[in-house]
Amino acid sequence: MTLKLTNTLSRRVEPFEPLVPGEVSIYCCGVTVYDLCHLGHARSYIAWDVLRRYLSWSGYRVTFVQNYTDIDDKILGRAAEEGSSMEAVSERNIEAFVADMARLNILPPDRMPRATRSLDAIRTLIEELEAKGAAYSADGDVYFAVMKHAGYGKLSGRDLAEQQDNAAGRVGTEEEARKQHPFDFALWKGAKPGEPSFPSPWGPGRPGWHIECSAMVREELGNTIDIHLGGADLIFPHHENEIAQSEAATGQQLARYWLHNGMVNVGGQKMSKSLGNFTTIRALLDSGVSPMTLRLFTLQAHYRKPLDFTAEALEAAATGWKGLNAALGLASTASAAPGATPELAAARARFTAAMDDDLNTSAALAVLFELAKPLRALANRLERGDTSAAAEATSPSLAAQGELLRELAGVLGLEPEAGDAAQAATEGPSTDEIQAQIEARQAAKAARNFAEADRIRDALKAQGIELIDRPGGVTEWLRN
RNA sequence: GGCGGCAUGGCCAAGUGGUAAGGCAGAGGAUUGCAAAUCCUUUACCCCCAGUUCGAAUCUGGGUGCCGCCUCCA
Repeated sequence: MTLKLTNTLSRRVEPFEPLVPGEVSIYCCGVTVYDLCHLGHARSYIAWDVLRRYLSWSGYRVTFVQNYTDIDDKILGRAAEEGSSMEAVSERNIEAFVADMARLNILPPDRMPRATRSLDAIRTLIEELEAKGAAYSADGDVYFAVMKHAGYGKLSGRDLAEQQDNAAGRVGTEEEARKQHPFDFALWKGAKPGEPSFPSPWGPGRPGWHIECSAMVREELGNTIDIHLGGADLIFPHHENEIAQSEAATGQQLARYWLHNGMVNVGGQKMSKSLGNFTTIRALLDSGVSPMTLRLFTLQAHYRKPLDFTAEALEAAATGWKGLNAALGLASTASAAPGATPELAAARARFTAAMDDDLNTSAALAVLFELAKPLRALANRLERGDTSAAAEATSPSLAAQGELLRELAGVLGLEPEAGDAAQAATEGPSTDEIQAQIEARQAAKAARNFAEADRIRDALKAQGIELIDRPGGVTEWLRN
């Protein structure tokens, strides 16, 4: 069985075949760096990270390019607001982006081009479009003429003739008046007084949003790439325009497969910066939600479907991850085991079949949970000091199961976490104080003064210390 | 108005013709002084109507509800 992916271009699930056997070129639309990233970005980049990991695991050599849009109106607006510069805003947010992605265990792209560093490629592309009659300039701006490009609308299923009437309501601004067709879009924007600008044959200005991606794709990966990624909200106009520009210039297909992820919703509405209903990645992680919990949360749904973000769903993911993590923790200590049993081979096959089916991570996770179940149970028995469990843990078949679990979890980017006990240990009561309290509680219990024993337990809990009574009168504790 | 998508148990979510994966929550049991934690067991006929079929959550037609895009957006 081979990988099948939903191609937005055909609106169908198609078998994936790269242009060059064994190699895959991928371009992923990155972020406009005017602010911190939120959970919508996390969902998107986690999904594509899994695609990338799965392709690599399947034996492909993957080249993954993702851009930074580091010049646009919002960055300029932010810079003006805080009295800094475009560069300062961009640099700060790029740094934050890199850190956030790393925390989520998202592999860094092979190359991360920036619009401001790709100006030669951008200007060249615009000149080519002008030479071919696909672009026209007006008052220092340069626009792409959608009417000149047969096939405009093929990605988003729009028909120019029908759409013109609907767009008519928006005509009226100064810019609209300069356009030959309402759907024409800026390739180059002339600079207004005081704005940062770059020189060009059309006067000082800056590139439009869409052209940078077309230019960077070509510069980094060539005229035709295998896979182009992005959020569903980019289908129109961004990706539609990218196709128009690139294909008008090169005469070749821009991308063979277009993949789009569904939005993250809050209360049934799309999470977005403009609506203000967003939670940033770092705010969520800093609030104590583990990166792997967030990963598990997003991977439990199919990447194309909308994902509703709720506290309850996140909590369910956290509990689910706790169990998976326990199993992975045990698996990492198990010794290597040769050979796979028929059961393990079947589990591997089910995982692969799920992933081949348009990255069905939800079904793939079911395989992980099933593999994890006996390991988790054993891990917990070991933790209790069950001596017979120690012998079982060394069984070759269980070790092999653990190894498979770790391997498959790794394909989803799920890796065991040690927890942040060490970090938390600097807060709250000291180990000695806790130990003294536990002894006081033991004494109370021995005297059958359960009210006092419970009071001590509750008091410690209020300080973030949880007591765990083990068989044999042993009491352990955990910091929360 | 145009284009696209979705509707499965208390919640999240797989499943695209043969009698419903998985996670969370809940229930019962083990354990406990009682709890917590842990372990074991356990819980659905799939939005509505009409068709096709030996057989449909899965196909067709109609309806209802919800979401995204059409302006910056992952």
